[in-house]
Amino acid sequence: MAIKLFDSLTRETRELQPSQPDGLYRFYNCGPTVYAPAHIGNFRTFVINDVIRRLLELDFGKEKVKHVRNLTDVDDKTIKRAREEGRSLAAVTKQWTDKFHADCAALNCLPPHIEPTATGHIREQVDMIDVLMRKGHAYRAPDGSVYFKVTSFESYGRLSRVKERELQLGAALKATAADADEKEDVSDFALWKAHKDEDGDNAWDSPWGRGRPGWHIECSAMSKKHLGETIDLHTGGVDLLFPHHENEIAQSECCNGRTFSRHWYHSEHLLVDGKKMSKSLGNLYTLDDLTAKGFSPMALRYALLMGHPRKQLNFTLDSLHAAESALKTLRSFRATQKPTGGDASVLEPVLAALHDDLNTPAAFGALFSAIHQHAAKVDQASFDRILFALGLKLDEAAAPKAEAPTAVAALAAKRWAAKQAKDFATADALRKELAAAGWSMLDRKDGYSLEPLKK
RNA sequence: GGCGCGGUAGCCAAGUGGUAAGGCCGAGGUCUGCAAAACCUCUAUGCGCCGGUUCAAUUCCGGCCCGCGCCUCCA
Repeated sequence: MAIKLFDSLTRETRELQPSQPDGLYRFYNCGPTVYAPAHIGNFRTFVINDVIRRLLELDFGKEKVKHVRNLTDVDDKTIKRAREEGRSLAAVTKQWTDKFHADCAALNCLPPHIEPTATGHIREQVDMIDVLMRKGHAYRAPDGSVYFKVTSFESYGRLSRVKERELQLGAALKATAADADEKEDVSDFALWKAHKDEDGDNAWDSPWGRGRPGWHIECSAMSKKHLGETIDLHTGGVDLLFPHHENEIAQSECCNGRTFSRHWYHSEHLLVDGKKMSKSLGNLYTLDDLTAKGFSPMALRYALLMGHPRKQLNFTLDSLHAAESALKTLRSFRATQKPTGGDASVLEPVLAALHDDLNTPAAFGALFSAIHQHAAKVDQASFDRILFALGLKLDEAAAPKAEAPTAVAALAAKRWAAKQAKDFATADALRKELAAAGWSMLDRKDGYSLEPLKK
């Protein structure tokens, strides 16, 4: 089955195919800036990309996919954070890289094959800027910064269809851009940023003086190093469309003289309470915020996949409740299925939906239809294949069971004794007492357990 | 101002020129003393509003209203 994905550049839904003789599929996914915990909006993008990775593995073979996702570990934000905390840049980025990895693991995202860092690829970036300088696509400003000359690349604006707009916005931009005075044109962007006092020790030598790389160049340099000059798929959130990806195309194609990426895919934003998340609105959640409320990471993953990846998804705590319940249904369904010997075709529509431009909500629809209408034909092996594609783990939720207070435990013991003695009137009365105390008693044949009452 | 996206049941959310997937919640039921769990059934004559095209529109076209995103660091 061919994987079809919308291509932001051609605005068509196109098939994914490896382009080179080695049959390797080259996949680059723009990663996070590691200066704080990633929020659930970031994770929507990473979870969606994880499903792409999984589909590629399923279709092309595990060894035929090379997935690269970078870590931006030097930029204004990381440097600022380090300065505020009086720590080294490396200490700050290490802390948040570790946290990012832990969160990704909790969300069952497959680790990329290579996770390059900007600071680990200064040489490659400098080399690339050097080529751009020599080819006349870049210039050194009086302060020692190097800028990419946007007018030197005629296709600039093709991805974001932004060309005309630039002129109109020129005046406004000029007034706000910090480096407006240094640039020849407001649309030009930094390849190399000359060292400033607030950068501290975070500077490297270059032919143009000490400084640090601009943000966009890292992806161009790192994808070239690890995947080659032309890659098969480049992805990220919509906000990266402009200027980040537009700039990457300009740099890479001017430097290498060939197509940078054959396919572009952008996932839409997660909204919280109908708005884009932001600290100022106070609607920004991290994974930890949600687990602290008792939700499982898997429920978040499920909730993030409930909407079509190319449509804004409005996240609410209610959607997390729905996700937990749906997961529970899938979990108990799987437990009752035979290991093998079913009819795998029953679940084909699920994979078909995923292959059709990553239609995750339709995939869930097909999944539930299948297990309700053809339950007897589904076996665990084919079911697990679907779970793999979606990246769902159905292990029992690891939420630690709350310990009942001794008074409650005593009531429960009393009720169990009454029940054993078939004194149901007393048993029922005690159940009510337990409920009043906020606890629910779950009977089994051979014993019982206590759970805090759900609100 | 420019570019783009969306408005489908209480909530979330697919989808199609021929009469609305699925999840959650809710209701009823089966099964267990009760409860819980599990399973089964039910839940939009309707798809923002107004026109148009058509034998037929939620689906195409036009207008309008509302919401959101990008254009500046941003997944």
